[in-house]
Amino acid sequence: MDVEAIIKTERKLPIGSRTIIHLMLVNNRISEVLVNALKPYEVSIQQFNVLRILRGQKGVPANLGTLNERMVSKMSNTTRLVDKLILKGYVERKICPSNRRKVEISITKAGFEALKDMDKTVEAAEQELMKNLSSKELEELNFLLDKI
Amino acid sequence: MDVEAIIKTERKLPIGSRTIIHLMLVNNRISEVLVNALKPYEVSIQQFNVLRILRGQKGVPANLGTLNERMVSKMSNTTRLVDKLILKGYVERKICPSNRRKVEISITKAGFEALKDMDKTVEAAEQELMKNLSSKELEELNFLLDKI
DNA sequence: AACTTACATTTGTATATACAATTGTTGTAT
DNA sequence: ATACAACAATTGTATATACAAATGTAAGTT
Repeated sequence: MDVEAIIKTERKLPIGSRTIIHLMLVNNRISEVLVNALKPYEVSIQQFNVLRILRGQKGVPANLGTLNERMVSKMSNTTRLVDKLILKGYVERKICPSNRRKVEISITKAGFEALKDMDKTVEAAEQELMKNLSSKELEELNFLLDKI
Repeated sequence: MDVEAIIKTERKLPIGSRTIIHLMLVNNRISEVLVNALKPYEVSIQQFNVLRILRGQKGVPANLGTLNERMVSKMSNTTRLVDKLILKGYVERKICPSNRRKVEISITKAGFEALKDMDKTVEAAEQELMKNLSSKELEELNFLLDKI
């Protein structure tokens, strides 16, 4: 990825700024690929993320606080994100009997089945994205990202 | 940045998926820091980007196509983004005399002055973000990002 | 018990963005 | 000159997101 060519600038960028722009460009590419992979299922990356969190709960329902805590990109409106998943029949929500302030959100059978399909597509997309990096390079990349 | 701790998962992630999540988390942090740095000026990262592109034109006005081409994150509605900058008095737009389909967008004196202030704040934010990376590590990071 | 504070979620509102359709202009072919 | 395609930007509409205010519930204090 030739950063300067992509943003069409002639001047040489300072290495720090260049890195930040580079990270943004990479992120754009990742989003694009993942959004595309999920398009057939009509869920966003965030919705997919929530479905996976719910599956990870292994039957134990989650409340909104838990979802927010575990989401890769926290957002200010998980209620409405869950609304969308309910409309699709992928999750259900009921009021927590022991504390009526809370809700209990859980993945449905349909959500579970759909998620299995999504997983395959997403995994393929991820491998495509990372195909040029050896596992040693991946380790190194994670090591460097830890410093930001 | 301990990815597993942040997204609160016990299971060990495959290195490819972990890297993608790591990149997303880093990007969230970068956005947060930059949005915050720009908050006093009431411009978004994208708007800031457009102002810098216009300054880079050194007086030559840009049309929407040029802006789109050079923006780090391309978007589908640069017209309205420019509208916002016009409202703030930072840019002006007129119809291109030689081709009335095009517009000529240029940065105003006020935009130029505001941008000078923003630059300082943003540069400080960038340095803060990258402070734990040596220039050798920055080079290495850019090298690895090129493979995605 | 009445009052206050904290909590968990939802709702309202403003703004942002994606995508498609539309408008107005230019270039080209007949 | 007329018709048609291509171009550049704008507008309409639906959806997404951020942030603040509001709702309803629980816990703590006097």
